[in-house]
Amino acid sequence: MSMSMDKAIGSASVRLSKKITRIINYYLKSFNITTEQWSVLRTLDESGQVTQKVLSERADKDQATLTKILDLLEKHEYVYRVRNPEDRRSFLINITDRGSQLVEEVGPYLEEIYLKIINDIDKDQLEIFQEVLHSLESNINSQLDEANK
Amino acid sequence: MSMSMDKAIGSASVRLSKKITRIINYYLKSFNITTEQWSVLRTLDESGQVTQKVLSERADKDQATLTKILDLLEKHEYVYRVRNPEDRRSFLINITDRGSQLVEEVGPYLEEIYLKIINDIDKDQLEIFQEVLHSLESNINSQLDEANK
DNA sequence: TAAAAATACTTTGTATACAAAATATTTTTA
DNA sequence: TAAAAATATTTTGTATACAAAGTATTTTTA
Repeated sequence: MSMSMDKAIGSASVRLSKKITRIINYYLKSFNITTEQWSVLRTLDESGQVTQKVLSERADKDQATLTKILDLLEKHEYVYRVRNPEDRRSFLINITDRGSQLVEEVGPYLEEIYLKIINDIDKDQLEIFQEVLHSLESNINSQLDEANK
Repeated sequence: MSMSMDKAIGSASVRLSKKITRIINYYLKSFNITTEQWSVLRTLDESGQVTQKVLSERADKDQATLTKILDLLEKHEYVYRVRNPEDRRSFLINITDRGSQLVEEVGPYLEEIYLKIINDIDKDQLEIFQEVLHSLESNINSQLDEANK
């Protein structure tokens, strides 16, 4: 009884991802921030001042999407944009104190939630899970590169 | 050098899922159908005539989202709705011949793509990947159930 | 059995993903 | 160096996710 790879790998991965997003959004609701906003903010915090272009690569967001997410983060005063003096087409994105504080608060909070989620899973299997995750991603990256000529 | 579970598991899973969706959408473009429409159509094909409620559970779509996806599938004449004679609030969803034909065409096509994606990955590791995928999903399901009281 | 609660579906509003077009600016090329 | 190409960002349009409210119908309850 061999299941299609579409269902076994594709659909199952997408379904897990949605559930992760759903549960994390649930826990982040009290912080008035979404999973994707969090992922951008955390990436910015690790990166320091960067252009939108660079941030979009590091946070794996396309530029149009990042524009909207930054608009929201800026509205809530977690980040601010500054014109790049070296290239007037671009902005340098900065995290505010308020933003850094949020990262410090939310980071450990999320770790606790993840620990509960992976609690009963064998460490070695989890290692392998991560390896396969990366192999799949890099295989798809190759195909995506090829698709875009 | 231990990375946060947020990044190692959460972000990585979500990132993989987006890339899967991106590459499959790319290949499905010539069929004028999206990944999510495909997933609903395939589920319907496996299920036979079912209500929207049941289909939404099987395809892991909430009802509002499914409404829009069925609108599109219906517009392209892959499915049609029939009033449920036993409960006038609900619809029975049916696949058309055109829809079945598409499933027969796209199914094997996607399998080829997935085979290329998983090609170089060790079978045993892929097994473990799937197991962990399911464990994570079921752990999150428990938490989601609890979250909704 | 009439009122209240629950259910199936749709609608509305906000957030995200992403392709394609638009704008402003910088870099390359003829 | 003027024109063309490339780049960074925003805008527009479509699809999806999901919460919350709305509608029609069915089930439960007092």
